[in-house]
Amino acid sequence: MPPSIDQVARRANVSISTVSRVVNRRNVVSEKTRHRVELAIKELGYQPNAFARGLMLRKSEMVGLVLPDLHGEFYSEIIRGANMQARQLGYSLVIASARDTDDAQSLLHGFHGRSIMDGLAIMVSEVTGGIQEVLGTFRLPFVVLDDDIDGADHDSVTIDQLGGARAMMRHLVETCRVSRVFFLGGLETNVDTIARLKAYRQVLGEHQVPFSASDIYHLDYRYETAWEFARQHVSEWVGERHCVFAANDEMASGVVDAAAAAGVKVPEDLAVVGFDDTRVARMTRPPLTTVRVPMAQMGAKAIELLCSRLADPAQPADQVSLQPELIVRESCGANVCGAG
Amino acid sequence: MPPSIDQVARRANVSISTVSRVVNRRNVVSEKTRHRVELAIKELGYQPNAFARGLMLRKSEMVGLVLPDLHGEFYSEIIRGANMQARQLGYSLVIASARDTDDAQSLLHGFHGRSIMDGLAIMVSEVTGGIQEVLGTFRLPFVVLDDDIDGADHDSVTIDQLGGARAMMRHLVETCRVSRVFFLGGLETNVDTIARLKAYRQVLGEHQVPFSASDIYHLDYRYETAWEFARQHVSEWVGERHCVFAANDEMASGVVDAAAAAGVKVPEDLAVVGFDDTRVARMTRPPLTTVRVPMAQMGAKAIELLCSRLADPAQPADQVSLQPELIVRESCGANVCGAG
DNA sequence: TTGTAAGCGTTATCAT
DNA sequence: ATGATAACGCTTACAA
Repeated sequence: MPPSIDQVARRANVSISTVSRVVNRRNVVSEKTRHRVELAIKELGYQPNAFARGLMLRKSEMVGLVLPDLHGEFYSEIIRGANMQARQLGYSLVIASARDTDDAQSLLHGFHGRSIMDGLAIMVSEVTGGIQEVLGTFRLPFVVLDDDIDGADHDSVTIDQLGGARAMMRHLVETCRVSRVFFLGGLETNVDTIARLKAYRQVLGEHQVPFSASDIYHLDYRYETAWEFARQHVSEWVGERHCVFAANDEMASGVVDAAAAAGVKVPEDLAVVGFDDTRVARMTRPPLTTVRVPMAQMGAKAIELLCSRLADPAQPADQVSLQPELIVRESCGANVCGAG
Repeated sequence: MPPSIDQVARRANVSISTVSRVVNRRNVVSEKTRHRVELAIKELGYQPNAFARGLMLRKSEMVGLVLPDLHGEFYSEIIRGANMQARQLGYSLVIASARDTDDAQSLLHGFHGRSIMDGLAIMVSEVTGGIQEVLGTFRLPFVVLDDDIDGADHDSVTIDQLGGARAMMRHLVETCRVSRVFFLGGLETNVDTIARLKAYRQVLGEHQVPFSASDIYHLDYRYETAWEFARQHVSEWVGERHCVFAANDEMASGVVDAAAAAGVKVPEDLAVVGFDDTRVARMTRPPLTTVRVPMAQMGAKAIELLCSRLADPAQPADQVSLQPELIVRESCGANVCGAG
């Protein structure tokens, strides 16, 4: 049984209020008694009971991060950013993620119920509807990540997917002066793929670069799938200033490796670009030109917003959009084409 | 202000003890009053205050996971496994990781101090000494991950690094019948590199395969470094039944890519194998033969041990060793050599 | 079966 | 500057 405040008080010959004052550095305590109390604290190894403290203060200095999944670099980077920011602000981070068996709703509900957290950062992107209602019943302050809910009046942090994809497409068209671009997306229902494809259509349209429905493919974001697919199609793709725009780095890497295996040189015979700037982008030869999605920053920003709301619950909802960054490496041939 | 137990009591015309009994399903409550209480609970949306509860029960149903870093697949997989197991057992997971500025000691100390957690799972592998003392002062139950502290009597879960590396080396020698193996390690001080190098020496010695100090290199576990290094040395490495044993998949992948760039065929001209079985092992062409380190399982096992100790604090310390698994793919040439 | 009341370890308000 | 004492919301003997 750890020592409690009144054991400290007894040992230092003071009242518990004085001990509390010393611990919390509130009010004034005379130099002499403070020393006595601090000595007693050290001798006993006293640490305030967090439950009792929370009961009085109604806060735990803990925030929760709810994610749909924990697989892969994307989520791990969000966690990393969130953790850093939380620590910086004096909070601890509690992770929650659905298991195979249970849906996001019950996860959220359960997590919210225990409610020892001061607030929640919730990622809803992959989640099937019904979230709005659950969020409506929330008593805890929360911020939403990667939100695509319009008109909601809660804090949120999103990433400008369209802007990032447009930056890439414009680089391809304006700097690399590509004559034809093949789009390699994830599933057609994926929100990110939709945004990236939209940019593809927009920018090619704006620059009168012709493309047809048969230039657009939908795979599943996986390296292996892209590799196999590229093995079969890479010979059709080869051409003067031709380029493959893959919707993520894994697929882009698969295409590059398949091209190499087929004797197709990247970027000379075929340019290839990716998206996300995950670790694999730098582990592909040639290194991938891609778009850096600030994942860690998104996690950090979410926690920052949340904690700032905890500090001032009345402030108006803050919707932050994070800007991706075009990363030009070698796979697009920008250096080779010499146009930039 | 959320409703408290006595608001429920008032509304249901019972005492607070009865409400408590209904909530905790302890003792017996008559069917009639139970219904009344449950109705009141639903109407008010009552949820027991976790702090008050913890104050009485002295537990929060939360466990902490302390990691030296959050970068990369290794830690993210540990978190994933730990999270899954924690949820399974009805616990929430709190993450803690040092930031650049602070050392593991202060991290542990701070994290332990807040002590709203019921117990801690602590990874100490990368940590500079002094941990033993800190651990000695712990009041919370804890389990240590990837422990190399001998004779300690706390719960721990480790990975049989030596066994895994020996399995790989034996595969190379016995199945692939290599005539020479180059070792590409991380820093000389890294505990994993040390274990893997030990296996290298042991197995080659046991099978009278000659090797010299100049066959052993120490890099830094990074793809880029290995790629650049291999670019300079790959021509020296080529040879009948020669093989590069890299201490992790990233470096192995770098070697493979550099070999390809130099026109050296893997595995025909030079076999290459890795370690860890991270995502990159399957994203290298040819896919890497490697050793799967059960990272998620380690996280899960740690939480399992911890919770089992929480349930029965008196049980003897449990030291679990997890077995890595040899994964034979194509980069070792086992299929080509036809010896297995 | 249900109610009363005594803690649990804090912080906060008020006297002194 | 310090000390009583009343919350905070809950669980749990013990009593009825």
